[in-house]
Order: sequence, then C-alpha cells, then structure tokens
Amino acid sequence: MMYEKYVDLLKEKSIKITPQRLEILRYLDKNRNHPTAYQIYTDLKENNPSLSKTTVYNSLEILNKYDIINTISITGLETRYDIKNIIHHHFMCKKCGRIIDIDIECPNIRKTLEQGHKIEEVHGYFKGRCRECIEKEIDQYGS
Amino acid sequence: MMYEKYVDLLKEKSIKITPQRLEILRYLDKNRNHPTAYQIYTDLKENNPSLSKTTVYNSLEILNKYDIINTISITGLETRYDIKNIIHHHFMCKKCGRIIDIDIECPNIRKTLEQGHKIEEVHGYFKGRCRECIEKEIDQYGS
DNA sequence: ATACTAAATTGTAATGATTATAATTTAGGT
DNA sequence: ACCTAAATTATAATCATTACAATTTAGTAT
Ligand SMILES: [Mn+2]
Ligand SMILES: [Mn+2]
Ligand SMILES: [Zn+2]
Ligand SMILES: [Zn+2]
Repeated sequence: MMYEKYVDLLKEKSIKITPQRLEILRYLDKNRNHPTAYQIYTDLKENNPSLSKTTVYNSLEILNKYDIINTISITGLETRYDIKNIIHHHFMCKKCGRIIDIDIECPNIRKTLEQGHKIEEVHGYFKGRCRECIEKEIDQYGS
Repeated sequence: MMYEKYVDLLKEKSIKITPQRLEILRYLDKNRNHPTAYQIYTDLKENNPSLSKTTVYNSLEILNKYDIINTISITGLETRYDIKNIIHHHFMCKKCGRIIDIDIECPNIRKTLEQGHKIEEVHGYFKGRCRECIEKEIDQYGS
C-alpha cells in the first residue's frame, strides 16, 4: 500500500519494478526540493545500506526517459531532479541556494514551433534573490 | 581599430584590459554558436600558444560578472557562453546538438516578482528536434 | 620614461559530478 | 522452480571546473 502508487507508475510504462526504483520515486515524491543525485543517494543509503550511487544515476535516467521525473540544470553545476507534476518554472536564489517552483507555463512556445522545431522539453529558469533573503537583509541593515 | 570595440567594453566596466580578454571577447562576438570554454580555448590557442585554460575560465567568469556575456546551462553537461545582445531564449536539438537562438523574452517574469523575489537572470531553454534534422529524416525515410 | 604593486596569467594538481566496466544478483516470464 | 535479460553493485575512468603557487603584466605613481 505504501509503494502501490509507485508500482503503478512503473507498471504503466512497463519498466521493471525494483525496490531501488520505488525508494527513489517515493523520495522524490516526498522531497519536492529538487535534490541532487548525491542527496538522494546519501539520504536513502541510511535505510538501504546496499544502495549504490550508480543505481541512483541509472534509475534517475530511466525515470526521466519515461517521463516520470524531470531534470533541472539551473545551477550549471549538477543536475537536480523533480517528480513530474504540473508544468512549472524554477527560481534559484543566489544567496540561500534554494530552488523554488514558479507555477507558470511558457507562452512562448509558439515562436519555436513556428520555426519548424519540435519541442520535447521546456525549461524556465530564473535566478536572483528570494523573498526570504531580501527580508532578512532588510531586518539586518534596515530598509 | 580591430579591438577598439572590445577595449571600450572593458573600459566602460573598469575591467583591466588584457590581450587574452580581448581575444575571448572578439571570439564570442564572431562565434555566436554558444561555444564551450574548451572550444574557445582550443580555437584561440592556435594563434595564442601561451594561452592557458585557466585564463579562459577566469576571463569568462569576470566577463559574466560584469554582464558582458551570458552563461547557458542548457546541456546540463558544460557551460556555454554567449556575448550579450538582445534578450533571447535557446533551443537545443537533441539530434545534432546545435543551440539555436529563439528571439523572445519571457512574459512570465511578473509572477516571480509578485512573490517577492528579485530576478537577476532569465534562462529559457527548449529541447527537441530542430527543423533541419526533421527535414533530413523525412528525406531519408519519407514523410 | 621608470619603478611599483595589485591583479592577471600560466602550468599543474585537486575536486566533484557523472559515466564506463565487469562481476554479481534479481525481476519477471516460462 | 528455472532461465535469462536486465538491474544492481563496487570500482575505476572521464571530463568540466576550480584551487594553488609561481611568474608576468597593466595601469598608476614617481
Ligand atoms: Mn519544481
Ligand atoms: Mn544565444
Ligand atoms: Zn534565498
Ligand atoms: Zn538538429
């Protein structure tokens, strides 16, 4: 019952069901903070000591290939992962590093299609200073 | 006269003018195909044998910091660079690897600002199959 | 023009994310 | 219960980027 949801997701796509894939899927479902492969690996390793980093990478690759998760390359440093939900953009705070969901679609797709290209992925990334960090600065140094 | 334009750009920002920085700037001005640091390095190295890879990275970093160039993290693998011109998005073809300019701004910025965040960078990335690659496939296998 | 100095350049080594490889284990079908 | 292709694992390799320390240089002051 705890993993049923994820079993179904994998069954739909006829991907082989393994405990590792289920754990990773559940992790991404519970942790919507766009973790790195390494974060997923170390967190899950606590309760699954035999888990291998390679398996995390392999699993993320196949889950992405079958459109169950998304990749985010906003930092330029490492790939972040997001379980697929409604389409949205991302905002990265350059101060605290958080990656925040911005619930908008991209209305610009038309222009790309007009030129004859076929769009399979849309990534909208903003970078700057988040509200919390701005407010903290005001508290500290005055408006 | 050949480098005057780039000398002025650096002077404006009070960045120290060095032959290496001028070469890199000129390269990015002439090569609008979003090259990697390594591509810039190897191409410039031919006529500037003493050029160091570290210098390319350092120069790109400072040029980016002073808003003379942009970084593009569309591949997720390595950073691409673009001399700053009008705001635009990028389309990457998963077949041929080209990164193509899409001349649109992002009309979604409002939503991010509404939430109190301060936007300093906007990155719009599309991925898919470019027109040329699609046409080639049709030629080969029929529509 | 010369001398000075902080900053830039250079070559090399280190880091860190990701991928390749090969041996072992396992999921799912017969 | 067995078989086999696929998945997992540990380890090593790769590749982009950064750190470091010695050398050179741009820009300024003398
Ligand atoms: Mn998200
Ligand atoms: Mn561009
Ligand atoms: Zn923040
Ligand atoms: Zn193409």
